[in-house]
Amino acid sequence: MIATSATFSPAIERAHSAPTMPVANIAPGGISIDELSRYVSVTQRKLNGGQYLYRAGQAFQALYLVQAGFLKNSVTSEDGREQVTGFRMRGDLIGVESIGMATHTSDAIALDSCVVWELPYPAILSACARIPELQSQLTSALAAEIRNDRAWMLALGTLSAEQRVATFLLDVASRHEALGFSARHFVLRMSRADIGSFLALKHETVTRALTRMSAQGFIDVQLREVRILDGDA
Amino acid sequence: MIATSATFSPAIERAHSAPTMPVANIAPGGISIDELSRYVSVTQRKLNGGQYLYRAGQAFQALYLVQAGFLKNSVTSEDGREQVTGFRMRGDLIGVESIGMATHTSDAIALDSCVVWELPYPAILSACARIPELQSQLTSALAAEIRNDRAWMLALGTLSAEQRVATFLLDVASRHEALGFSARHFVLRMSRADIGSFLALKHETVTRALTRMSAQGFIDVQLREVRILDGDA
DNA sequence: CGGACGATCTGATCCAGATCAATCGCCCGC
DNA sequence: GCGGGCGATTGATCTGGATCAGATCGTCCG
Repeated sequence: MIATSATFSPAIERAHSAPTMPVANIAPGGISIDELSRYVSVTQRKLNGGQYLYRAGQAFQALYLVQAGFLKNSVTSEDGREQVTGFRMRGDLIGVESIGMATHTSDAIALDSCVVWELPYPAILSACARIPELQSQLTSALAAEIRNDRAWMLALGTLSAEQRVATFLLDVASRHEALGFSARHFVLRMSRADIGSFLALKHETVTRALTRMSAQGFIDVQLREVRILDGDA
Repeated sequence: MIATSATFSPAIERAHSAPTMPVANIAPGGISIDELSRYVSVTQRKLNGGQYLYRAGQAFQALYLVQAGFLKNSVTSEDGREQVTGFRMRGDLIGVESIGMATHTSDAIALDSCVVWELPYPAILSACARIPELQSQLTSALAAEIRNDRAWMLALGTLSAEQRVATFLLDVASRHEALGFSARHFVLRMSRADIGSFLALKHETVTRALTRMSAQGFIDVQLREVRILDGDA
Protein backbone atom coordinates (compact mmCIF):
# COMPACT_ATOMS: atom_id res chain seq x y z
CA MET A 1 0.00 0.00 0.00
CA ILE A 2 0.80 3.69 -0.31
CA ALA A 3 3.59 2.70 -2.68
CA THR A 4 4.74 5.74 -4.61
CA SER A 5 2.01 7.88 -3.19
CA ALA A 6 3.99 8.58 -0.06
CA THR A 7 4.21 12.28 0.54
CA PHE A 8 6.51 14.59 2.36
CA SER A 9 5.23 17.63 4.15
CA PRO A 10 5.55 19.10 7.59
CA ALA A 11 2.97 21.82 7.50
CA ILE A 12 0.33 19.91 9.38
CA GLU A 13 0.62 20.02 13.13
CA ARG A 14 -1.34 17.41 14.98
CA ALA A 15 -3.87 18.88 17.39
CA HIS A 16 -2.57 18.98 20.92
CA SER A 17 -4.64 17.36 23.62
CA ALA A 18 -4.45 17.17 27.39
CA PRO A 19 -0.96 17.46 28.88
CA THR A 20 0.95 18.87 25.93
CA MET A 21 1.02 15.99 23.56
CA PRO A 22 4.24 15.97 21.61
CA VAL A 23 3.62 15.96 17.91
CA ALA A 24 5.04 14.08 14.96
CA ASN A 25 7.44 15.63 12.53
CA ILE A 26 6.05 14.93 9.13
CA ALA A 27 2.55 14.42 7.89
CA PRO A 28 1.24 13.48 4.44
CA GLY A 29 0.05 16.19 2.11
CA GLY A 30 3.01 17.87 0.43
CA ILE A 31 5.49 17.16 -2.29
CA SER A 32 5.14 13.60 -3.51
CA ILE A 33 7.93 11.15 -3.98
CA ASP A 34 6.91 10.98 -7.60
CA GLU A 35 7.60 14.64 -8.08
CA LEU A 36 10.74 14.53 -6.00
CA SER A 37 12.14 11.72 -8.11
CA ARG A 38 12.16 14.05 -11.09
CA TYR A 39 14.84 16.09 -9.40
CA VAL A 40 16.84 13.67 -7.31
CA SER A 41 17.46 9.95 -7.63
CA VAL A 42 15.15 8.47 -5.06
CA THR A 43 15.75 4.83 -4.26
CA GLN A 44 13.96 2.41 -2.04
CA ARG A 45 15.61 0.54 0.79
CA LYS A 46 14.26 -2.35 2.82
CA LEU A 47 15.31 -3.32 6.31
CA ASN A 48 14.59 -6.15 8.66
CA GLY A 49 13.93 -5.64 12.33
CA GLY A 50 17.16 -4.97 14.18
CA GLN A 51 19.03 -3.68 11.15
CA TYR A 52 20.64 -0.27 11.20
CA LEU A 53 19.49 2.28 8.66
CA TYR A 54 22.63 4.17 9.63
CA ARG A 55 24.94 4.38 12.61
CA ALA A 56 26.89 7.14 14.24
CA GLY A 57 30.15 7.67 12.41
CA GLN A 58 28.98 6.58 8.99
CA ALA A 59 29.11 9.09 6.18
CA PHE A 60 25.97 11.18 5.94
CA GLN A 61 24.71 10.97 2.41
CA ALA A 62 20.95 10.87 2.50
CA LEU A 63 17.75 11.57 4.36
CA TYR A 64 15.16 8.84 4.58
CA LEU A 65 11.42 9.01 4.37
CA VAL A 66 9.70 6.10 6.07
CA GLN A 67 7.25 4.38 3.80
CA ALA A 68 6.40 1.42 5.99
CA GLY A 69 7.53 -0.06 9.26
CA PHE A 70 8.86 1.46 12.48
CA LEU A 71 12.31 2.62 13.53
CA LYS A 72 13.97 4.23 16.48
CA ASN A 73 16.61 6.92 16.69
CA SER A 74 19.19 6.94 19.44
CA VAL A 75 22.32 8.77 20.46
CA THR A 76 25.25 7.37 22.41
CA SER A 77 27.94 9.21 24.32
CA GLU A 78 31.61 8.34 24.11
CA ASP A 79 31.34 6.64 27.47
CA GLY A 80 28.52 4.42 26.32
CA ARG A 81 25.44 6.05 27.75
CA GLU A 82 22.60 5.58 25.31
CA GLN A 83 19.38 7.47 24.85
CA VAL A 84 16.50 6.77 22.49
CA THR A 85 15.58 10.13 20.96
CA GLY A 86 12.48 9.13 19.05
CA PHE A 87 10.42 6.54 17.26
CA ARG A 88 9.72 6.95 13.56
CA MET A 89 6.90 5.68 11.44
CA ARG A 90 5.36 6.15 7.99
CA GLY A 91 5.72 9.70 6.78
CA ASP A 92 8.55 10.57 9.17
CA LEU A 93 11.76 11.98 7.80
CA ILE A 94 14.87 10.36 9.28
CA GLY A 95 18.42 11.60 9.37
CA VAL A 96 17.74 15.32 9.50
CA GLU A 97 19.79 15.64 12.67
CA SER A 98 22.90 14.89 10.61
CA ILE A 99 22.42 17.72 8.13
CA GLY A 100 25.49 19.85 8.03
CA MET A 101 27.70 17.06 9.34
CA ALA A 102 30.02 14.85 7.35
CA THR A 103 29.02 11.80 9.36
CA HIS A 104 25.96 10.70 11.25
CA THR A 105 25.81 11.56 14.92
CA SER A 106 23.13 9.10 15.89
CA ASP A 107 21.77 5.66 15.08
CA ALA A 108 18.60 4.68 13.27
CA ILE A 109 17.49 1.11 13.86
CA ALA A 110 14.55 -0.74 12.36
CA LEU A 111 12.13 -2.09 14.96
CA ASP A 112 10.51 -4.37 12.41
CA SER A 113 10.49 -4.78 8.62
CA CYS A 114 10.75 -1.38 7.06
CA VAL A 115 10.69 0.25 3.68
CA VAL A 116 12.21 3.69 3.33
CA TRP A 117 12.87 6.09 0.48
CA GLU A 118 16.46 7.19 0.30
CA LEU A 119 16.77 10.89 -0.56
CA PRO A 120 20.36 11.76 -1.40
CA TYR A 121 21.80 14.74 0.38
CA PRO A 122 22.86 17.38 -0.49
CA ALA A 123 21.14 16.67 -3.81
CA ILE A 124 17.89 17.36 -2.04
CA LEU A 125 19.18 20.80 -1.14
CA SER A 126 19.84 21.66 -4.76
CA ALA A 127 16.34 20.50 -5.55
CA CYS A 128 15.12 22.91 -2.92
CA ALA A 129 16.70 25.76 -4.82
CA ARG A 130 14.57 24.81 -7.81
CA ILE A 131 11.38 24.04 -5.91
CA PRO A 132 10.73 26.78 -3.39
CA GLU A 133 7.89 24.80 -1.91
CA LEU A 134 10.20 21.92 -1.18
CA GLN A 135 12.62 24.20 0.59
CA SER A 136 9.85 25.59 2.70
CA GLN A 137 8.71 22.11 3.58
CA LEU A 138 12.14 20.85 4.48
CA THR A 139 12.70 23.84 6.70
CA SER A 140 9.31 23.40 8.30
CA ALA A 141 10.00 19.71 8.84
CA LEU A 142 13.17 20.56 10.72
CA ALA A 143 11.39 23.17 12.79
CA ALA A 144 8.60 20.71 13.58
CA GLU A 145 11.25 18.28 14.77
CA ILE A 146 12.60 20.93 17.11
CA ARG A 147 9.11 21.63 18.45
CA ASN A 148 8.56 17.94 18.93
CA ASP A 149 11.80 17.53 20.86
CA ARG A 150 10.96 20.52 23.04
CA ALA A 151 7.47 19.22 23.74
CA TRP A 152 9.07 16.02 25.02
CA MET A 153 11.56 17.99 27.08
CA LEU A 154 8.58 19.64 28.71
CA ALA A 155 6.95 16.28 29.32
CA LEU A 156 10.11 14.73 30.75
CA GLY A 157 10.89 17.73 32.87
CA THR A 158 7.47 18.18 34.41
CA LEU A 159 5.54 14.91 34.43
CA SER A 160 5.64 11.88 36.71
CA ALA A 161 6.57 8.46 35.41
CA GLU A 162 2.99 7.37 34.96
CA GLN A 163 2.03 10.62 33.25
CA ARG A 164 4.94 10.25 30.87
CA VAL A 165 3.93 6.75 29.90
CA ALA A 166 0.33 7.89 29.44
CA THR A 167 1.50 10.80 27.29
CA PHE A 168 3.62 8.41 25.28
CA LEU A 169 0.68 6.10 24.63
CA LEU A 170 -1.53 9.00 23.60
CA ASP A 171 1.19 10.23 21.27
CA VAL A 172 1.52 6.82 19.67
CA ALA A 173 -2.24 6.63 19.40
CA SER A 174 -2.54 9.99 17.68
CA ARG A 175 0.27 9.21 15.29
CA HIS A 176 -1.41 5.93 14.41
CA GLU A 177 -4.64 7.74 13.85
CA ALA A 178 -2.96 10.28 11.60
CA LEU A 179 -1.92 7.38 9.41
CA GLY A 180 -5.37 5.92 9.30
CA PHE A 181 -4.81 3.22 11.89
CA SER A 182 -6.83 2.76 15.02
CA ALA A 183 -6.00 5.16 17.80
CA ARG A 184 -7.61 2.85 20.31
CA HIS A 185 -5.86 -0.36 19.55
CA PHE A 186 -2.30 -0.85 18.39
CA VAL A 187 0.85 -2.86 18.84
CA LEU A 188 3.93 -1.25 20.30
CA ARG A 189 6.93 -2.11 18.18
CA MET A 190 9.51 -1.23 20.79
CA SER A 191 10.54 -2.91 24.04
CA ARG A 192 9.80 -1.58 27.50
CA ALA A 193 13.48 -0.71 27.73
CA ASP A 194 13.24 1.43 24.58
CA ILE A 195 10.23 3.27 25.93
CA GLY A 196 12.03 3.72 29.22
CA SER A 197 15.11 5.12 27.56
CA PHE A 198 13.02 7.56 25.58
CA LEU A 199 11.08 8.66 28.66
CA ALA A 200 14.10 8.71 30.96
CA LEU A 201 12.71 5.82 33.03
CA LYS A 202 13.77 2.25 33.76
CA HIS A 203 11.96 -0.56 32.03
CA GLU A 204 10.53 -1.81 35.34
CA THR A 205 8.99 1.59 35.90
CA VAL A 206 7.40 1.53 32.45
CA THR A 207 5.97 -1.90 33.17
CA ARG A 208 4.60 -0.77 36.51
CA ALA A 209 3.02 2.32 34.98
CA LEU A 210 1.32 0.19 32.34
CA THR A 211 0.19 -2.30 34.97
CA ARG A 212 -1.26 0.45 37.12
CA MET A 213 -3.08 2.11 34.25
CA SER A 214 -4.41 -1.26 33.26
CA ALA A 215 -5.58 -1.96 36.82
CA GLN A 216 -7.39 1.37 36.83
CA GLY A 217 -9.18 0.39 33.67
CA PHE A 218 -7.70 3.10 31.49
CA ILE A 219 -5.97 0.70 29.15
CA ASP A 220 -5.69 -2.96 28.37
CA VAL A 221 -2.18 -4.27 27.91
CA GLN A 222 -1.20 -7.66 26.57
CA LEU A 223 2.56 -7.61 26.15
CA ARG A 224 3.00 -5.21 23.25
CA GLU A 225 -0.64 -5.01 22.34
CA VAL A 226 -2.35 -1.97 23.79
CA ARG A 227 -6.00 -1.00 23.86
CA ILE A 228 -6.88 2.45 25.10
CA LEU A 229 -10.16 2.42 26.99
CA ASP A 230 -10.18 5.90 28.44
CA GLY A 231 -8.28 8.89 27.08
CA ASP A 232 -7.26 10.80 30.20
CA ALA A 233 -4.56 11.00 32.91
CA MET B 1 31.40 45.85 19.87
CA ILE B 2 30.84 43.38 17.04
CA ALA B 3 28.28 45.86 15.64
CA THR B 4 27.44 44.93 12.10
CA SER B 5 30.11 42.31 11.88
CA ALA B 6 27.88 39.70 13.47
CA THR B 7 27.76 36.61 11.36
CA PHE B 8 25.39 33.78 10.92
CA SER B 9 26.62 30.30 10.26
CA PRO B 10 25.99 26.91 11.74
CA ALA B 11 28.64 24.87 10.06
CA ILE B 12 31.04 24.87 12.96
CA GLU B 13 30.37 22.26 15.59
CA ARG B 14 32.06 22.85 18.87
CA ALA B 15 34.36 20.02 19.87
CA HIS B 16 32.71 17.61 22.26
CA SER B 17 34.45 16.92 25.50
CA ALA B 18 33.88 14.61 28.44
CA PRO B 19 30.28 13.47 28.96
CA THR B 20 28.78 14.46 25.63
CA MET B 21 28.83 18.18 25.87
CA PRO B 22 25.79 19.66 24.17
CA VAL B 23 26.78 22.18 21.56
CA ALA B 24 25.59 25.61 20.54
CA ASN B 25 23.54 26.21 17.47
CA ILE B 26 25.24 28.98 15.63
CA ALA B 27 28.83 30.03 15.39
CA PRO B 28 30.45 32.96 13.64
CA GLY B 29 31.92 32.54 10.22
CA GLY B 30 29.20 32.53 7.59
CA ILE B 31 26.94 35.00 5.87
CA SER B 32 27.26 38.41 7.43
CA ILE B 33 24.42 40.63 8.51
CA ASP B 34 25.76 43.18 6.08
CA GLU B 35 25.29 40.85 3.17
CA LEU B 36 21.95 39.65 4.47
CA SER B 37 20.66 43.19 4.70
CA ARG B 38 21.00 43.49 0.95
CA TYR B 39 18.26 40.94 0.53
CA VAL B 40 15.97 41.39 3.52
CA SER B 41 15.26 44.35 5.73
CA VAL B 42 17.26 43.62 8.83
CA THR B 43 16.45 45.79 11.83
CA GLN B 44 17.93 45.97 15.27
CA ARG B 45 15.96 45.52 18.43
CA LYS B 46 17.00 46.20 22.01
CA LEU B 47 15.58 44.57 25.10
CA ASN B 48 15.97 45.03 28.81
CA GLY B 49 16.29 42.13 31.19
CA GLY B 50 12.92 40.52 31.80
CA GLN B 51 11.39 41.70 28.54
CA TYR B 52 9.91 39.23 26.10
CA LEU B 53 11.39 39.02 22.63
CA TYR B 54 8.24 37.11 21.75
CA ARG B 55 5.66 35.04 23.57
CA ALA B 56 3.67 31.97 22.69
CA GLY B 57 0.61 32.94 20.71
CA GLN B 58 2.07 36.03 19.06
CA ALA B 59 2.31 36.09 15.28
CA PHE B 60 5.53 34.58 14.01
CA GLN B 61 7.12 37.09 11.67
CA ALA B 62 10.84 36.96 12.18
CA LEU B 63 13.88 35.06 13.36
CA TYR B 64 16.33 36.82 15.62
CA LEU B 65 20.07 36.68 15.70
CA VAL B 66 21.53 37.61 19.07
CA GLN B 67 24.12 40.31 18.81
CA ALA B 68 24.64 40.97 22.50
CA GLY B 69 23.14 39.87 25.80
CA PHE B 70 21.56 36.66 26.97
CA LEU B 71 18.08 35.21 26.62
CA LYS B 72 16.20 32.08 27.53
CA ASN B 73 13.65 30.07 25.60
CA SER B 74 10.82 28.30 27.35
CA VAL B 75 7.66 26.38 26.57
CA THR B 76 4.54 26.20 28.66
CA SER B 77 1.76 23.65 28.54
CA GLU B 78 -1.92 24.55 28.61
CA ASP B 79 -2.04 23.52 32.25
CA GLY B 80 0.79 25.83 33.17
CA ARG B 81 3.78 23.55 33.41
CA GLU B 82 6.83 25.44 32.22
CA GLN B 83 10.15 24.25 30.91
CA VAL B 84 13.21 26.24 29.93
CA THR B 85 14.38 24.78 26.64
CA GLY B 86 17.60 26.68 26.21
CA PHE B 87 19.74 29.72 26.85
CA ARG B 88 20.81 31.91 23.95
CA MET B 89 23.77 34.16 23.56
CA ARG B 90 25.63 36.09 20.87
CA GLY B 91 25.53 34.33 17.53
CA ASP B 92 22.53 32.18 18.41
CA LEU B 93 19.51 32.21 16.16
CA ILE B 94 16.22 32.51 18.03
CA GLY B 95 12.72 31.66 16.93
CA VAL B 96 13.53 28.82 14.56
CA GLU B 97 11.18 26.53 16.47
CA SER B 98 8.26 28.58 15.19
CA ILE B 99 9.08 28.17 11.50
CA GLY B 100 6.11 26.77 9.68
CA MET B 101 3.68 28.03 12.31
CA ALA B 102 1.49 31.12 12.15
CA THR B 103 2.18 31.94 15.78
CA HIS B 104 5.01 31.35 18.19
CA THR B 105 4.84 28.22 20.30
CA SER B 106 7.31 29.27 22.94
CA ASP B 107 8.62 32.29 24.79
CA ALA B 108 11.93 34.11 24.45
CA ILE B 109 12.85 36.28 27.40
CA ALA B 110 15.85 38.55 27.83
CA LEU B 111 17.96 37.70 30.86
CA ASP B 112 19.73 41.04 30.71
CA SER B 113 20.08 43.90 28.26
CA CYS B 114 20.10 42.46 24.76
CA VAL B 115 20.53 43.56 21.21
CA VAL B 116 19.19 41.33 18.47
CA TRP B 117 18.91 41.50 14.71
CA GLU B 118 15.39 40.96 13.50
CA LEU B 119 15.30 38.85 10.33
CA PRO B 120 11.83 38.92 8.80
CA TYR B 121 10.36 35.59 7.94
CA PRO B 122 9.45 34.29 5.40
CA ALA B 123 11.47 36.98 3.63
CA ILE B 124 14.56 35.16 4.76
CA LEU B 125 13.31 32.07 2.98
CA SER B 126 13.06 33.91 -0.32
CA ALA B 127 16.56 35.16 0.22
CA CYS B 128 17.63 31.56 0.63
CA ALA B 129 16.33 30.82 -2.85
CA ARG B 130 18.72 33.44 -4.19
CA ILE B 131 21.68 32.63 -1.95
CA PRO B 132 22.19 28.87 -1.92
CA GLU B 133 24.78 29.22 0.77
CA LEU B 134 22.32 30.94 3.03
CA GLN B 135 19.82 28.16 2.54
CA SER B 136 22.42 25.59 3.40
CA GLN B 137 23.34 27.52 6.51
CA LEU B 138 19.79 27.97 7.68
CA THR B 139 19.13 24.27 7.24
CA SER B 140 22.32 23.40 9.04
CA ALA B 141 21.46 25.76 11.86
CA LEU B 142 18.15 23.99 12.34
CA ALA B 143 19.82 20.61 12.26
CA ALA B 144 22.40 21.77 14.77
CA GLU B 145 19.59 22.84 17.03
CA ILE B 146 18.11 19.36 16.81
CA ARG B 147 21.47 17.80 17.65
CA ASN B 148 21.83 20.16 20.54
CA ASP B 149 18.41 19.26 21.92
CA ARG B 150 19.16 15.57 21.55
CA ALA B 151 22.51 15.93 23.27
CA TRP B 152 20.69 17.46 26.23
CA MET B 153 18.10 14.70 26.15
CA LEU B 154 20.96 12.29 26.51
CA ALA B 155 22.39 14.26 29.40
CA LEU B 156 19.05 14.57 31.18
CA GLY B 157 18.19 10.94 30.63
CA THR B 158 21.45 9.44 31.76
CA LEU B 159 23.23 11.76 34.19
CA SER B 160 22.81 12.44 37.89
CA ALA B 161 21.90 15.88 39.19
CA GLU B 162 25.46 16.85 39.92
CA GLN B 163 26.69 15.59 36.56
CA ARG B 164 24.01 17.58 34.80
CA VAL B 165 25.00 20.77 36.55
CA ALA B 166 28.65 20.10 35.78
CA THR B 167 27.81 19.46 32.13
CA PHE B 168 25.82 22.65 32.09
CA LEU B 169 28.71 24.68 33.45
CA LEU B 170 31.11 23.17 30.95
CA ASP B 171 28.68 23.95 28.15
CA VAL B 172 28.38 27.55 29.26
CA ALA B 173 32.15 27.71 29.54
CA SER B 174 32.73 26.40 26.05
CA ARG B 175 30.14 28.72 24.58
CA HIS B 176 31.77 31.64 26.30
CA GLU B 177 35.10 30.56 24.98
CA ALA B 178 33.74 30.29 21.45
CA LEU B 179 32.81 33.96 21.72
CA GLY B 180 36.22 34.95 22.95
CA PHE B 181 35.32 35.20 26.63
CA SER B 182 37.01 33.34 29.40
CA ALA B 183 36.00 29.72 29.72
CA ARG B 184 37.28 29.63 33.28
CA HIS B 185 35.49 32.59 34.74
CA PHE B 186 32.05 33.89 33.89
CA VAL B 187 28.79 35.19 35.29
CA LEU B 188 25.65 33.13 34.97
CA ARG B 189 22.84 35.32 33.72
CA MET B 190 20.04 33.01 34.78
CA SER B 191 18.69 32.06 38.17
CA ARG B 192 19.12 28.71 39.87
CA ALA B 193 15.47 28.10 39.10
CA ASP B 194 16.07 28.63 35.38
CA ILE B 195 19.01 26.25 35.41
CA GLY B 196 16.91 23.76 37.33
CA SER B 197 14.04 23.98 34.89
CA PHE B 198 16.40 23.45 31.99
CA LEU B 199 18.09 20.48 33.67
CA ALA B 200 14.86 19.00 35.03
CA LEU B 201 15.94 19.66 38.62
CA LYS B 202 14.69 21.85 41.46
CA HIS B 203 16.57 25.01 42.30
CA GLU B 204 17.60 23.63 45.69
CA THR B 205 19.21 20.70 43.92
CA VAL B 206 21.12 23.02 41.62
CA THR B 207 22.36 24.98 44.61
CA ARG B 208 23.43 21.82 46.40
CA ALA B 209 25.26 20.54 43.33
CA LEU B 210 27.13 23.82 43.03
CA THR B 211 27.92 23.81 46.74
CA ARG B 212 29.24 20.27 46.57
CA MET B 213 31.39 20.93 43.51
CA SER B 214 32.69 24.01 45.20
CA ALA B 215 33.49 22.07 48.38
CA GLN B 216 35.38 19.54 46.30
CA GLY B 217 37.45 22.34 44.84
CA PHE B 218 36.28 21.89 41.27
CA ILE B 219 34.71 25.31 41.03
CA ASP B 220 34.39 28.53 42.94
CA VAL B 221 30.89 29.97 43.16
CA GLN B 222 29.96 33.41 44.37
CA LEU B 223 26.24 33.84 43.69
CA ARG B 224 26.17 34.00 39.89
CA GLU B 225 29.88 34.33 39.44
CA VAL B 226 31.54 31.04 38.58
CA ARG B 227 35.19 30.13 38.34
CA ILE B 228 36.08 26.74 36.98
CA LEU B 229 39.14 25.35 38.68
CA ASP B 230 39.16 21.81 37.37
CA GLY B 231 37.53 20.61 34.19
CA ASP B 232 36.28 17.14 35.15
CA ALA B 233 33.35 15.49 36.95
C1' DC C 1 19.23 54.82 55.27
C1' DG C 2 15.66 51.51 56.24
C1' DG C 3 12.57 48.15 54.51
C1' DA C 4 11.01 44.64 51.45
C1' DC C 5 11.18 41.43 48.20
C1' DG C 6 13.43 38.04 45.59
C1' DA C 7 17.23 34.86 45.13
C1' DT C 8 20.34 31.82 47.40
C1' DC C 9 21.71 28.60 50.71
C1' DT C 10 21.03 24.99 54.28
C1' DG C 11 18.79 21.53 57.11
C1' DA C 12 15.28 17.79 57.96
C1' DT C 13 12.25 14.63 56.11
C1' DC C 14 9.76 12.14 52.60
C1' DC C 15 8.86 9.44 48.57
C1' DA C 16 8.85 8.24 43.55
C1' DG C 17 11.51 5.77 41.01
C1' DA C 18 15.92 3.09 40.87
C1' DT C 19 18.04 -1.02 42.05
C1' DC C 20 18.39 -5.81 43.03
C1' DA C 21 16.36 -10.20 42.58
C1' DA C 22 13.43 -13.79 41.01
C1' DT C 23 9.83 -15.87 38.11
C1' DC C 24 7.26 -16.39 34.05
C1' DG C 25 6.24 -16.71 29.29
C1' DC C 26 6.91 -15.99 24.52
C1' DC C 27 9.63 -16.82 20.49
C1' DC C 28 13.20 -18.96 17.91
C1' DG C 29 16.38 -22.31 16.31
C1' DC C 30 17.64 -26.98 16.45
C1' DG D 1 8.91 -31.00 20.60
C1' DC D 2 12.51 -29.18 23.33
C1' DG D 3 15.92 -26.07 25.27
C1' DG D 4 17.64 -21.53 25.65
C1' DG D 5 17.40 -16.71 25.91
C1' DC D 6 15.42 -12.41 25.94
C1' DG D 7 11.61 -9.52 27.35
C1' DA D 8 8.01 -8.74 30.66
C1' DT D 9 6.34 -8.85 35.23
C1' DT D 10 6.35 -8.61 40.17
C1' DG D 11 8.26 -8.06 44.82
C1' DA D 12 11.49 -6.06 48.33
C1' DT D 13 14.49 -2.60 49.45
C1' DC D 14 17.26 1.50 48.87
C1' DT D 15 18.29 6.26 47.73
C1' DG D 16 18.77 10.57 45.07
C1' DG D 17 16.34 14.28 44.58
C1' DA D 18 11.91 16.52 45.88
C1' DT D 19 9.55 18.79 49.37
C1' DC D 20 8.97 21.66 53.28
C1' DA D 21 10.88 25.12 56.27
C1' DG D 22 13.89 28.70 57.57
C1' DA D 23 17.76 31.80 57.56
C1' DT D 24 20.73 34.85 55.01
C1' DC D 25 22.06 38.03 51.65
C1' DG D 26 21.82 41.32 47.77
C1' DT D 27 19.36 44.69 45.29
C1' DC D 28 16.13 47.98 44.37
C1' DC D 29 13.15 51.61 45.95
C1' DG D 30 10.86 55.00 48.77
